[in-house]
Amino acid sequence: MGRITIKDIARALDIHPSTVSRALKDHPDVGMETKAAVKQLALELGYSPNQQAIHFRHRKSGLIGLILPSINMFFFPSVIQAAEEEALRKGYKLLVFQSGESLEKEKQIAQLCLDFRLEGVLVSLSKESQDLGHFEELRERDIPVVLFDKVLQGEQLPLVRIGDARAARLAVRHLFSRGYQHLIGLFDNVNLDISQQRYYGFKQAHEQAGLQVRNDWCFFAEKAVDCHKPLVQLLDEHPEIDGLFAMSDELLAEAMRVMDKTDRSIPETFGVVVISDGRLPYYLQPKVTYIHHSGYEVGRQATALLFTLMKGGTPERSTIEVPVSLVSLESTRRK
Amino acid sequence: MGRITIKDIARALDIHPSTVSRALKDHPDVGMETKAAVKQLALELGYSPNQQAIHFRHRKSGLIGLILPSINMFFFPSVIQAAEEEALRKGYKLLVFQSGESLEKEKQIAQLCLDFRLEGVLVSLSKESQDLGHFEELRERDIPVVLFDKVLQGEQLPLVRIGDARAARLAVRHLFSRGYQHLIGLFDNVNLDISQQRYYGFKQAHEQAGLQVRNDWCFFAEKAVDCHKPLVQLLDEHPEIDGLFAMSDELLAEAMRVMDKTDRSIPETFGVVVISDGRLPYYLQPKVTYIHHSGYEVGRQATALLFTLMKGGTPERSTIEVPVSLVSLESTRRK
DNA sequence: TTGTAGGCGTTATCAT
DNA sequence: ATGATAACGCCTACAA
Repeated sequence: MGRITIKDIARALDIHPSTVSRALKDHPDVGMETKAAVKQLALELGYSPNQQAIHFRHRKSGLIGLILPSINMFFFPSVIQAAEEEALRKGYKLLVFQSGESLEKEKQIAQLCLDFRLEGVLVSLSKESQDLGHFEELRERDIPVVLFDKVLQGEQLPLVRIGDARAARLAVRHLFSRGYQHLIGLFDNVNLDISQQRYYGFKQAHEQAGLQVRNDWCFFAEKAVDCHKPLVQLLDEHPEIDGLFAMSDELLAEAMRVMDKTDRSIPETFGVVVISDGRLPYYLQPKVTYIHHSGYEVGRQATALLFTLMKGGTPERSTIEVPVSLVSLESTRRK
Repeated sequence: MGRITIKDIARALDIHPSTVSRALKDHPDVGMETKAAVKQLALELGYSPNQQAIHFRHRKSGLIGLILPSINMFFFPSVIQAAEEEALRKGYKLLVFQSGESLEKEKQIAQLCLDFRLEGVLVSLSKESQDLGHFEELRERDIPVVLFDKVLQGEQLPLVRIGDARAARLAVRHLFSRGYQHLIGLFDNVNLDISQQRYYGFKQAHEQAGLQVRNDWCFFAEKAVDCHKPLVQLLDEHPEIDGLFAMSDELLAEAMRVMDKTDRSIPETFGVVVISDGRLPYYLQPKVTYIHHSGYEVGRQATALLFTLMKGGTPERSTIEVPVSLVSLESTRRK
């Protein structure tokens, strides 16, 4: 047997479905007795409205989408957590997608979002995505899109991010202030705007301190593991190197693996700072000083902004910068 | 302007919507020219079928649900990853929910799954869930439910898990084999079946080795941090303790924080083994020997089983045990 | 106060 | 080969 519908109740009570519909939602002009009867029967039969039908009728879906490049263990889990909580609070459900860092797949997913009438979409871009046409199309169909974290600068889409350059500046300045001066910089894929921004901050901090960035000490890694060998070599060839900045937890993990095998010792002769969600730094030995970049907060704000847009309370263009803070731990605590 | 529909195409071509529908899906008895005309216009107008309507018509939704107690950083991210991949491969979309370890919320979510006509649901239970009535109801409505990881034994629902007792036995035997004999056991919430199973394995291994489990050295922690103080005290009061088994990454992280501050040294005078997804053990110092418990594999198999059930290829009752393996690292490598 | 009709977009089943 | 009709479950003018 299928589920109980409004029609079933109507039939049983020998009244019209529309009356049942109205009774169920306390429509003002509906008889007390009918209302009571309907409600009671609904309860007895365990009626619950078919949301699919309701949404179809209203040309809504009650769904929002979250498109991620892929699910790592450090940052995106908190984003999912925050987005799901916010969504449910507003009576929405969250669909999670992975583009697998592929533009093609990202486009397919965008199309899916259209076909399923998602009411809003949160996106952290794949590294292949330099053009946002597929998301512009969503916006044209009145489906708001909010970019976060992996974003593209200067596009027409609202976005939520940290002050990436600022975060990197903070990190590097902290290293300088503790006397580490010859720094390696580890960055994610070179196409990503956040890589560029953080590199820019890295550079700025150098200039402001009257120091030169050594570009040959900077890596833009496709995958974290790719920086392993270059790091080993670099540390070997340049004894003067005494510090490292990593723009993400993944890169830090890799770097620390390398550091384990060198004779440099942290923090005595080598300083380390990372931009992190704030978990990994505590697991490592020594605990690593980090710029806190909360995935939860980014996710929360991005989702909140999305709902604002969905309600038509349109700033239609806007950028939110989630604040960051320095947490100084052992990796830069030198005497 | 809304989206292009079949009707728009029909009107433009002055034919009937049903013909358009047929033409679009290459129905055999549709004129060559009409078919061509329809397809071309569809392309020009950028028509794409409204999935919501299609699913409504078919009383399907194209959605499966994944209900988690809450999203941590170690295990569930890989589960989400696997489930999303499998779902998309089969043309389904994945909804992610968090019960927040609350039975009440879990019930609400189960109801949501009904109301939205989800076609299948994967569940890792909250610690409050001792009764599965709310999921039985789903099954009665022909919505398959597969439990994984945090499951309840002996219920009528299909489930995917590792051999929990076996995993714990492996871990403890390994400790014994390296000469660590006086072990602490760290377990998650006492209500969870996996806690019980892993405790059981912990105990079995002791018995098989002719040793006594010290129940006062076993903790069932509500939250990982809760075992901090007891651990400190225990290590302090009982110098003979020379090893520790943690049933999860979270517990291990906490334990290692404590170990940092003691004078025991790993692996020389103290051995550690954990059941883990295989990431954290490499970040810690020294690297921790673990029983590999792959979230990705559990998620993949659970989703695959779900789809089998959804297709009606019903074993309707079944249990899958995902194999585990021992990865021996530094924390048990004593001379 | 309640019933009637029409439609959200699509398709299965008739009939033509 | 195509058109007409009805239905999925619900809602909302409008009519009575």
